[in-house]
Amino acid sequence: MVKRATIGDVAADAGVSTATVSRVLNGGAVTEATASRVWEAVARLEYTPNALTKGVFAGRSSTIGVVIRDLSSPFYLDLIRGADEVAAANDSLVMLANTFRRVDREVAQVRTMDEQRVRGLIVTTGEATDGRTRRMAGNGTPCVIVARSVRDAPPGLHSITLDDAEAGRLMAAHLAECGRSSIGVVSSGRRPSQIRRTAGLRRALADLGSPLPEDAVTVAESEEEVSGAVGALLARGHDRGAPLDAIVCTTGRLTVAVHSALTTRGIAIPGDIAFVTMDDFPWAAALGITVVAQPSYQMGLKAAELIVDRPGGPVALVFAPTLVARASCGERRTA
Amino acid sequence: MVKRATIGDVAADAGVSTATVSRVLNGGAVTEATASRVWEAVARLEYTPNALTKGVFAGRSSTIGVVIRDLSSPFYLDLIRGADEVAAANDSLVMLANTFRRVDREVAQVRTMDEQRVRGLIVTTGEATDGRTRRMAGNGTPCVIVARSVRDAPPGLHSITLDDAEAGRLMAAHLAECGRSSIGVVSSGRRPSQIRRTAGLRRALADLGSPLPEDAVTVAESEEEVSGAVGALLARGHDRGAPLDAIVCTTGRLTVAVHSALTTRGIAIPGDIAFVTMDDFPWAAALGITVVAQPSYQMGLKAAELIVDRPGGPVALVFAPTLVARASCGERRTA
DNA sequence: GTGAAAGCGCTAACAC
DNA sequence: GTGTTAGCGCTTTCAC
Repeated sequence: MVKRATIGDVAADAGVSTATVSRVLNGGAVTEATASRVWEAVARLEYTPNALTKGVFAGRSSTIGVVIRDLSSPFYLDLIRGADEVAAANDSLVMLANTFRRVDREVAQVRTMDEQRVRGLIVTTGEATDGRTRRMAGNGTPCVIVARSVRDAPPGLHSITLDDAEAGRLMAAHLAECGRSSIGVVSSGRRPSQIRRTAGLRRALADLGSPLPEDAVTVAESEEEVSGAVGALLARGHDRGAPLDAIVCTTGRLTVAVHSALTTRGIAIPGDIAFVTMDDFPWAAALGITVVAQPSYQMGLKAAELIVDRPGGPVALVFAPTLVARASCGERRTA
Repeated sequence: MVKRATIGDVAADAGVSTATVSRVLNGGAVTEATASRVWEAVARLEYTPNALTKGVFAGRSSTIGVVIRDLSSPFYLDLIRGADEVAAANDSLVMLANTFRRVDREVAQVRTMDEQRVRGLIVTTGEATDGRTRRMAGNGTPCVIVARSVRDAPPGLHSITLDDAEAGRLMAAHLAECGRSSIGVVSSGRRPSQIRRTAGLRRALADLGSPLPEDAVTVAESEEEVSGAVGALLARGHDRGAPLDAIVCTTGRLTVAVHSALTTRGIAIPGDIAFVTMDDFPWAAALGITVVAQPSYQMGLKAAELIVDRPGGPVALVFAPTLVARASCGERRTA
């Protein structure tokens, strides 16, 4: 195994001190002649500086940490791409961890990020890591919480959320325009964002004059539970004497599952039932599925910028969702 | 900004030396009494060890680097998930970079990974980084090249590839079974894996008695070029007096584009034309699209294991593709 | 403009 | 079992 050249080796090869090599590498005051001797030595020895050591000295690494709840969601993929874009523009990298929706891994991974002394951390996870991120912010490591708002945020602890209530309202308004009034909702659980989307939908529907029955919202934690949940929704609508004419899914993660729960039952979209879900995805256009999209790429970009720019106080950014109307809710009837 | 506690602070607080603290933290021989005093100090001071410093001492970090050509491909996502799984099992993390298919970024990112002294590197990129990965392997940083085979690999430089020719053969055989004989191919370019898939397809087709005309293969570098490419294919088949009855796409990246190029022309799948593509994806089942799948998760797992296990020589792993038959090529006619 | 030397936070010999 | 000491590879005063 070939030992790597150190700055000392370069210095020796160029006949200068390590301090001078460091100056050449990081842009200090040096003669052209010395500089070129150093660069030659760098090339000759194939010297690659050790970012770890730099990080020790600086007190932190240059890497941006990202902890993702569920890499399979298209929302998160775009978020990462946004963050990666900013990282690359700053000669930096993204350090990624996927929690697979498990709280124990979430906690361990945020700790590991802290141990790695990341320059800043983007987390899409829940409350379990709240204490740690607060402390990190206090230690000078900016943290950006995505999809969860933060109460009493200290300086350096930022949040980026979607206007979830508005997302619900957008869905309600579109369904009303398309003449749908008996709606069933598939939600993925008790996360605040899910609650807020459902609440926004409920409120808008009530304002529109067709309030949502209590039992018209069902929870499916995993893809496996979706088919049962959809079945229950359908049955309840039937029992109530108001057969469902629309299904709303409040999480992009379950879109495939809800869609196939419908189609495998032979239900036509939008003929029998309208369908609207969260988060745009590559196949949505081909399938004609109407969605409420989050600007996920922009959110990742902004999150990383908060880390790079280090604004003084806590920043709470709320992004607006947009409705992408396609065919899955039928024709709009109003102008 | 609250200064972080160092190992020295912990030592002072517990009334021991830094060496003892280090032993407690990393499992050396210490009295129970001392150990608990140290742990109390750790908790009281909220001490989080600095992985950067550890890495300096060890000569390398514990992080696994992954450089991805194109994060939007489902293949790569699963690959990352596999690598992440192994990393997590080793108290480690994945450091990710996305090249956006740009060679300059590719080179810069591999260098940055080297600077970060990653424990090992998984790269899905092309030849441009070949020199660097060879050197890294020589320096004791195992590198795993995914989707590109490596000539004369030195120890520590591994490769993981798909049996691309077999992927092509699988497609040819399936289309033959479904009675399709006039085939057009959309490929994404000159990458070796693309070449090998097309060659495998061509050979199998010839063996089957329906050789592929030279001009039945077209290249689309980007999604934008796909529609034109498909149009050309269709026209050539027509001119040749053998209208296409099947389209093969040799890259998962262009699946959406090829599919929509077909459907927007009003072409029915499989009624008018059969369609088979690479890489399984969440919507494939719902859309009934037949694919040749790569075991991408397994490939990511194996890649990371090569890094963690550090086998002596160079290892070259070839994975077998599998055909996932759905509706898009019509019914099989043979038994 | 350049070098000597101290030190970032930690680990690993080596004594005791 | 525990402390002392010497580094890991680099940056940064402070002299010259």
